[in-house]
This record gives sequence, structure tokens and C-alpha cells, in this order.
Amino acid sequence: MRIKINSMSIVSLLESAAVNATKELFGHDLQPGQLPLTPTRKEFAGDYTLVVFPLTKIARKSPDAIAAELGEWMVSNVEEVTGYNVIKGFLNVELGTTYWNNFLRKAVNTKNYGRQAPNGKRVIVEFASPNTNKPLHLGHIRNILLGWSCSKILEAAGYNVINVQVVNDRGIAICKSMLAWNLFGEGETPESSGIKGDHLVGKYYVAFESRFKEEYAAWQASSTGKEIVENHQKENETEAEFFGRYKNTYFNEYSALGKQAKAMLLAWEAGDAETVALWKQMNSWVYAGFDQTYAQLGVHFDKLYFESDTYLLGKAIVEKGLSDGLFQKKQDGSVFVDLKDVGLDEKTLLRKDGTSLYITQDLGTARIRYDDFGAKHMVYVVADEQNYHFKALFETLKKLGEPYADGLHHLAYGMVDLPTGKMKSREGTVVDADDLMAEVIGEARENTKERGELDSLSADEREDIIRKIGLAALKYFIIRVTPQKRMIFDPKESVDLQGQTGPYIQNAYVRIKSVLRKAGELNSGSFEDYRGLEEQERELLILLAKFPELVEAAAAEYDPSEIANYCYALAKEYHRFYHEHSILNCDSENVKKFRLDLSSLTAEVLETGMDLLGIEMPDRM
RNA sequence: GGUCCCGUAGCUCAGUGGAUAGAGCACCUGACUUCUAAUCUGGCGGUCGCAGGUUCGAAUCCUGCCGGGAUCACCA
Repeated sequence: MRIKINSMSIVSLLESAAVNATKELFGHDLQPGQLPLTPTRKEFAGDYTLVVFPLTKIARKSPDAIAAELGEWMVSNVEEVTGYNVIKGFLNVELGTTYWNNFLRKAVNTKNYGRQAPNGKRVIVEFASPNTNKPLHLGHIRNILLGWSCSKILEAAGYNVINVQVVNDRGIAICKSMLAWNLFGEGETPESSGIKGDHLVGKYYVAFESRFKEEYAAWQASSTGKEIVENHQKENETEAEFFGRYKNTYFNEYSALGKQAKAMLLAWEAGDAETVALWKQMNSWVYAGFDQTYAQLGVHFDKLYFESDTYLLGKAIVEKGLSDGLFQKKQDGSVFVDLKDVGLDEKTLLRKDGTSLYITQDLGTARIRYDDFGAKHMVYVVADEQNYHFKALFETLKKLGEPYADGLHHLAYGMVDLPTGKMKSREGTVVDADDLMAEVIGEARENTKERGELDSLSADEREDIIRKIGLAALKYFIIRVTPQKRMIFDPKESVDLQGQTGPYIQNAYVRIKSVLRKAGELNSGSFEDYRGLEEQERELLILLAKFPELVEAAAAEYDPSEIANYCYALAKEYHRFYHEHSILNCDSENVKKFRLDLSSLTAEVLETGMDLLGIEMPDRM
């Protein structure tokens, strides 16, 4: 017997069937998607549900009558539909077991089920983009996980993806670390101290800030300080509030440390050999440290752009735009673009002294990346505090007529808060990325020890699995939240290994792997039609069938959390199935074959889905 | 003040036009001589911020208000 398998997904097949049926029965052309089609809720019979209310005006019949007519039509015209039932205007379409048997036979033998063929388009994803004066923290982790996942999802949706980051390696911040190291460092290096490079540089940034704080406090008590408060303090403002507000002015105008740091910045910009050498030295320590953190997180980049290399290049673009009449120059010499026609404001592109700004650099890097890779799509993964910046940037690039200007997307995400409130470096509440990873892995190690499941493995194998489990807990905890939302990160919950967590999903996979190991060699897809589908089996098949569309939707919306929630739903359904039904010991050899295939497809989809989130799966745990 | 984002169970989050709004945590409860119990079963828990409007149907769309956050630099 020839097996007829439609290449269309079942959802689109039913949708187009609904369009045809409406045309034939009621003589009306339906727009695709006008009739909502959803999986049938568990309490009703059927696989997919068509809501027919929108047709009542067209057909001028009762919803139940319409649903019945559509149901009849589907049964006689659509091979896959074997029955239907109608409840209150909801048409529950029943697919025969043949359909699901065929689906499983085909999917289990599909290589890379859920991944699309290459679409020939190239996209650049920018993420991480740290400053080089401090180590990475929890906020960077959210950024990096989103960026990496987004990159993997776009790849699965058929794009050729390039991962890049822009490193802010210049400016006053790194000069503060450099100065503090010069003043108090006594030649300390990562090697001499055993401190990871980025942490060492961060240590001197903190040292600078605390010395500066002392200096500022002393100044506040001095006669100059007292005079300033009296003359500049606003009504209803406490002394502390005033000095909080005044800090930048103090740094720029009075501070001895501020003066030295600024002198260092000037020396750097002038190319002073000694300063540049120190700058290179300290940045190289930072990069070595970052590389370790990235490796531990399991991410990598195809290309790095350094602001020190690119910060001048945007200027040429602005000058060109000025001479083309796209931008305007003010009397004081500054250059701006007028974005009022697109609902924004005037945006300065060059300072009056001709130096470049943040946006100037971004204009330059956008052009350079296009020249490097020819990608017409770019995704910027940057926190939502920069929403306005990216609107202005994208509109400016449109005005310039850049060929990629319509393919730009800012993947904005909310800040990460702690249960105690915002992370504040001044209050020492910033959660360090390396510490956090070590902590979740430690928690996984404790739990693994208690369970004893891995005792027979070598120490290396065991440690590798423990790392996968710990990182899964951390990553899943962060990536499951919708990017747009601000999220609360509770360190206690992030190390949970039970419930809606990464390890819960890994556990479903591990259970399958264990069964498959015991089953031995499989001949995938060789089962005869299995008529007695159990509820959990049907639910699993419906979920599995949805996966390819889900990948496309997640790519279209740049939203990894959709994949994360799906993986949990699938794992949960599998755990239930596993608990209710025996696979290796079931009474029919054919059902056993079917269940092994169902399990191995579930494992593959879980592995793919979690891979799209940047989470690795262990074979045992 | 202008603009944008958010507001769903005690807590953390799903659900963005369809049926009686769902998970996890926490709390109470049952299930391991059986394929990994990092699992599964049952219970408890909601005026979906408030008020109008559109619709056969609204947590979801529109308007107003309240609360939280971000932003409105010749900083990045």
C-alpha cells in the first residue's frame, strides 16, 4: 500500500480546507487565518478545533448548523479528517489514526526535523557588547542568552547567521581602571595574582571608585565644598541629594583623580606610547577573561568590532550626508539630523568640536558590517533603555538610503532585577556572571552526588554532565521569560532543578535515552498502523507536529521564550506518557515499536529545541 | 510634562480575539521489588490594575484613569 503523506503541515492543510469548504458551501472567499484553528482542548473529543462564529453573517445560519455542514464537507473531501463533533459553534475535527501513524513514520525519518532549508538570506546578530572595565554580570547573561538563542533560531529558520559584538574598549571608564592600576597596582597581573583578567581590571575600577568616593567626601567637608552646597543647593534638597547630583560636575572640575583620569584619556587619544601600551595590556587581560566566560556559557562570535577601530569611521558618513543635504549644521559647528518627520526629534551626529558620538559610531559600524558580510538584515540585542537610540539610528540609516536600512531590528529586553530590587554596582549587589555559573554548577553537583546515578562514570564525564545540568537550570530560568519584560532573578529559584526548569526538560530526554539504550537497534518507522492511540500519545503527536511552525514563529518574532515554553510543555507531556504507559514491556511488539519511535522523535525535538536556547542535553543524569 | 514598555493566583511566569484563564514555586496529599521519583496523582489558590467602548465572544483590540519602569545628552 502506498502511503500518502502530504508535505503540508496539518494546520495549513486544515486551514486551506476550511477556505475551500466555505467557498463551496457558502460561496464566500475567506482570507487565510480568518477562521481560527487551534488544537482541541483536552476535555473535548477531536484534534483541531475550528471556530465558525465568523461565518454566521456570511452563511446566515446558526453556528451549529454551519459547523455541521463544514464537518460533513471535511469528512468527505479531506482524506485526513475521519470525523467531527460540534459543541456550541466549535467544530472539533477528528483526524484518523492513519494520519498520525503516517506523520510519525515520516517525521522520525526526517533529518533535522523542525529546521528549515537555507533561505539564502544573511543576517548579522549583535549581542554581548560589553565595556572592558568590568567583568560580565547577570544583565550581560540575559543579553548573551537572548542573542545566542536568537542566532540559533534564525539559523534553524534558514538564515545564514553571523554573530558579532561591538566592544567598547575606549573611553573614561577603562582609563579609571588604568589609572588605579598605575597608582595602586604595584605591577599586579592575572598571573601574579591568580585573578581572572576581567576581574582584575574590575578590581581596579572598583578601587578607583572607592578612592574617588573618599576624595569626594573629604572635599564635601572642606570649605570649598561647603560653599558650593550653600550656593547651589535647591530648595527642599538635602545635602546628600545635592552631592549625588553634583558628582559629575565635581569629577570634571575639582577632583584630582578625575583630572588624572581625563589626562589619561587625552594621552590615549593622542596616541601616547606608554598609555596605549598599558591600555593594550589591560584590555588583553579583559579579553582573556571574557573568552573564558563565553566559553563557559557556550557561545562564540564570528567577528568582533572594536570602538577604538571604528569610532572615527561614522564621521565620513555624516560628512557625506551633510554635503548631500540630508543633515544640517548648526552655527556652533555641530551636525544634526532632523527626525521630526518620523515622530522623533533632532539628533546630534557630530559634536561642535567635530568628534564623534555613540550614534556616529553605530552609523559607521552598520556600514562596515554590511561591507564585510553583505547582510541586509541586522539584529541588535540591546537593553530597552536604548529604545530611543535605535529608533533614531534606524531612521537615520533610512534617510541615508542604506541598502540594509529596512532589515534592521532592535531586540529590546527588560532589565534583570533582584528580589531586593535593582542591581547597583555602588551597593555591591551586582551578580557576577562567573560566580553565578559556578554556583548553579555547584548546586547541580550536590544534587548529583545525592542521587548517585552517575557514580559509575569517570570524574570527567560526571563533571561534564554536572556542568550541563547547572547551566541548563540557569539558562532556562532566564530565557523562558518574554524578552520585552523586565524580570526578577531570584538566585534561590535559579538553582532549582525541579518543576518548570531546564533539568526537568533534560530529565525527560535522559529517560528516553535510557529506554532507547535498552531497546537496542531500532528500525525507525517500521511499525504497522497503531489504532489504539492513547490520550498522551495523541497529545505528544500534536505537540510534535507543531514544532516546525513554532521555529518559524519564534524566528519571525525574535522570541526564544516561545521555544522555551514549548520544550517544557513537550517534556511535561512526555513525563506523563512515560508514567502511564510502559514502552519496553508493553504487550504488543508493534506498539513497542511505535512508542520507541514516538520517544525518539520527542528526544530529537527536545534536543533541537534546547539547542536553539543554547542548552546542552546530557545522555544520563 | 511628551513618548515607549509593563500590570494575570501569596511569589515567579505562560496565555494577545474563542469553550470553565493555565503552569511552576510555596502549602496540604497520595504513588518507587516495575523502562532514571531531577518524575507522576489529587487538593488549595484569580474582580486578569480600575472604568468605559467595539464584538456573537475581550486577560487579549480601542479610549480614559491608576500604579511601576525606561527614555526624552554635543554620555555610552
